[in-house]
Amino acid sequence: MKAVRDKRTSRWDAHRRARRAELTDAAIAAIRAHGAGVGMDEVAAGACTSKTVVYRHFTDRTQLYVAVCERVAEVLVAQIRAAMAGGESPRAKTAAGIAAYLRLIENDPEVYRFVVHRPLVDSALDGDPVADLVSLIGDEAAAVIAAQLRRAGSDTGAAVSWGHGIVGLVRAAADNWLARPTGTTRDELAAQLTDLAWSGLSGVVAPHQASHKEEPA
Amino acid sequence: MKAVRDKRTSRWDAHRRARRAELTDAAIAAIRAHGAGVGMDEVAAGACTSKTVVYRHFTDRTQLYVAVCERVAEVLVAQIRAAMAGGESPRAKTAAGIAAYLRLIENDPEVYRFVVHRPLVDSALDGDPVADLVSLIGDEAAAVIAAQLRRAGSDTGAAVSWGHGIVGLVRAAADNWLARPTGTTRDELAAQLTDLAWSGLSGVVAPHQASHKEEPA
DNA sequence: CGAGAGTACCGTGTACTTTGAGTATCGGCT
DNA sequence: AGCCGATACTCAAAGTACACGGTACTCTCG
Repeated sequence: MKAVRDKRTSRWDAHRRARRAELTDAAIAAIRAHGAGVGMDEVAAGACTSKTVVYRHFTDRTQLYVAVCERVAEVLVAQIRAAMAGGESPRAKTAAGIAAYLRLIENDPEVYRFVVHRPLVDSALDGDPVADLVSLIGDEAAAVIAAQLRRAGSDTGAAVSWGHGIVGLVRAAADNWLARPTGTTRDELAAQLTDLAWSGLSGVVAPHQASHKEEPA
Repeated sequence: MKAVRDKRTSRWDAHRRARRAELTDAAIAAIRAHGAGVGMDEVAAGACTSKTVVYRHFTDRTQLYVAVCERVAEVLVAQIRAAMAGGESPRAKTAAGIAAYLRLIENDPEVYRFVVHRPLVDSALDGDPVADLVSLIGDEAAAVIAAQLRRAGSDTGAAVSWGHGIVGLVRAAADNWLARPTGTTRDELAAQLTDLAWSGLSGVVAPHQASHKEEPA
């Protein structure tokens, strides 16, 4: 039903893409300025325009949210990749990735809060159920893990669970760290999380063979 | 400034507690009925009363949210405890706990969505920055881990990070599993997560000594 | 002491204010 | 023709004001 694609229409395509990107960046700036709870009006104002324009390029607040997530994921993934490239061992790479994640959320906490706050779409199926930041990063991690598994000749069935799991691990600990500072430094936290991510809980209980326990939660 | 505590006042204390609990349960029922995006009016209607009443007992939607989280955490923790009590080895206990978590969110997905959706309070410090479900469970896990560490004579410094990390691990994988079903069964997912939580990533890469890699994410 | 007047709350509903998302409509540019 | 943009709206949902009515406690005066 949109088969025509008149040149009068297609001529704007480039502009549209540019404007969309521009608005996305403006949104991020607005989030930095007004906190994660920005209103559409503030976003528009930040882009020196008015809400109408925003709604011409994004149908929803949700769609804008997705765009912001994609943008942030882009830079975050890039930074994590770069950090991991420096690591010697796989473990060091993991540690570097975790540290990079923590660094970003520490530097840009409001954007992080925004991006982590999934809009709660009314569960009616929408084709793709909203891509939030964590899902995107999780997919990324899953891909890396799947590659590793393939290289090792193992089954890749668990890759997505593991990818999302690892990302969730870091995220949850980081959220708690941000929300309730305990004096732990970023580097300490990164080290703790690397230990856990790399060795799992077995390292916690195993050392002394774990005599049986009765009333643990 | 509230030193008096006239009996005319204190007489209502019990009632208040009861009513609050009642409203919390009504809220949960309303969530089941109308989805995670319930309005206050609907909650009130579900309790066969009107919004005013709800606001007499909860200052905010946020406060109601917290109450619901606490209630849910209560039953979730109980179930996880029960499940873990059945496990033989520590690893089996972990597996049982994970399975219990998955079971609950599968049975009550709307409540789960509600409870996982932190309200985004304006970052102004409020004393305790909103206790969401995941934080509560994370604290619980942290306590268990700390106990284990103490038993093993190790340093407990990492306990909170690890507790929240493990919970986040399960949560993230579960969220993804709920949002984008891949055909994985609950038991399979539980097994995968247990592997990861127990052994960490080392199990993924280590087997073949992981020859160096260059372009992983 | 004890009965009535007064007080300190709670319960409930209706109708309001406010805030923020999303829309309608008009004028203007290329 | 077809899109861009702004002003000025609608609409929904959170939260508030107010008014009425009730019950247990307390105070005071006989």
